[in-house]
This record gives sequence, C-alpha cells and structure tokens, in this order.
Amino acid sequence: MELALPVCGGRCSFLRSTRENVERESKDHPSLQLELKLSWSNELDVNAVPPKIDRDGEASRSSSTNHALTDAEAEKGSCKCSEDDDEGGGGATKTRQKKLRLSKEQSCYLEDSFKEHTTLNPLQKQKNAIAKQLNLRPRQVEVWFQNRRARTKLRQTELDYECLKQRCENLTTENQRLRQELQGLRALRVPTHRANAPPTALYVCPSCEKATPTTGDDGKRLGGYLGFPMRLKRQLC
DNA sequence: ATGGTCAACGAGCGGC
DNA sequence: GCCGCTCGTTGACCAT
Repeated sequence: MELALPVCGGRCSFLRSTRENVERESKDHPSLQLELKLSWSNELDVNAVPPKIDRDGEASRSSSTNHALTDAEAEKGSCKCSEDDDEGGGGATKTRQKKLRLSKEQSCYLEDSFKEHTTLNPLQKQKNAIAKQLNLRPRQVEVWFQNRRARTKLRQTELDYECLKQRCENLTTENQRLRQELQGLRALRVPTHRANAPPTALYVCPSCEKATPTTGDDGKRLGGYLGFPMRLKRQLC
C-alpha cells in the first residue's frame, strides 16, 4: 500500500498519512471499512497498547489522525514533533507546530466535554485529565476549547443575523401592506371620522409584538394626529 | 487554483 | 504578576 510522505518528518504525520491512506483505499470495500471503523474506535482506550507501525506500509494497528503516541511519548505527555513547544512555551529556537487535525474520536470526546461545560474548570485538573485521556497536550485542549467557544459564538451570531434579517423582511412586507391599506382608506376617507370619533392608533411593541389600541390623545402625545383612521406606531411597552 | 475549516498563536484585557 | 479569556490572524489541510 502506498504511503504519503510524512508532512513534518515525524511519527505523527506518518501515522496520520497511514490511516488516511488506509481509509481511502478501503472506500470501495464496505467490509474493510467496518473493520477499520472498529479499529479506530478503540483508540480512546487509554489502556490499549500504543500503536505499532509497520513502516513497510501496512498499519498493523493504525493510530489516531493527529497524535498517536509511542510509549515514550505518552509518558512525556506529548507526541508533538517539536519538543520545545510544550504548553506554548519555547525559546528562541522555537519552531512552529504543524497544524494537524484532531481525530474524530478526539473531537467527539472534546465535544462531549464541551457539552457538559463550555469552559475548563480551574486548577487545570479537567484540562490535564482530558489531555491525558486523548494523548494530547494540555495546551491543545485549552486551544480547542477556546476555538470551540469562538465557533459557538460565530454560529450564534449567524443565527441572530438570520433571525433579524427575517424579521426585517417581515416588517418590510407588513409595512408595504399597511401602506397599500392606507392608500385605500385615504380614497374612502369620510370627514365625520375626524369630528365624531377619535382616530385609532395602534401601538406595537417591538419586543413582544403586542399591538395595543390607544385613544386619540395617546396618538397626539406620541406624534400627532395624521388624519388617518388607522396608523401604526412603534413604541416600547 | 480556490475557498472553507480548524488548530495554533499573539495581543490585549480583566479578575484575582 | 499570573491566569484565563476573547479577538483577530495565520497557516495546514481538505473538498471542489
């Protein structure tokens, strides 16, 4: 089986490439896919033996997408290719990390943790526990939570925007309808309206959308009588 | 080739 | 001063 070249020359990329290639090769073989799925799904077993890789090409037990550790690396708590970057530290010789995607299993575990709490609890206990569980560095867990919160906020902003946009469109439509209605009523306007009956003003609270009819005096106080039998004003409750 | 996604980072800020 | 956060950005990776 053909293997992709290691991206950063380290074991992690090699393992990642191995897995991706295996998955790619298995696309046309459903039974093999099932086997692989089961194989990948074992990765979270912290008691499992770290993956042994056959450099001749066959992954005897493939690793996670991002960071599978050798025994030594697991003990050190990091599998990163550059050793001088633990916890975001590093000196003048610091080299940039290659950006490697987290595996599905790692992401799922982090998602589950995020569902429970969107922030890591203090004293680094949770962070370290998750990091240990997933064979990641605590810094990676921290960054993942930061980015995840940012994504949540962005999604919410997009949702809010869509919601406001929809409301704006609805109001525009309603405005047009009312204008047309107004034109029709203007054409039918009867003078006795002004003399005998106070005009009805309709106030709609923009927050609760509740419409409240008011007296003519209210209408005058809030903007003056326009001479129309019905008008729409917006005012907070 | 290009645009989207996401891990990673640095700056800046506030709480303790 | 330290720590953890948000925000903006960068760069690797991936799908098209």
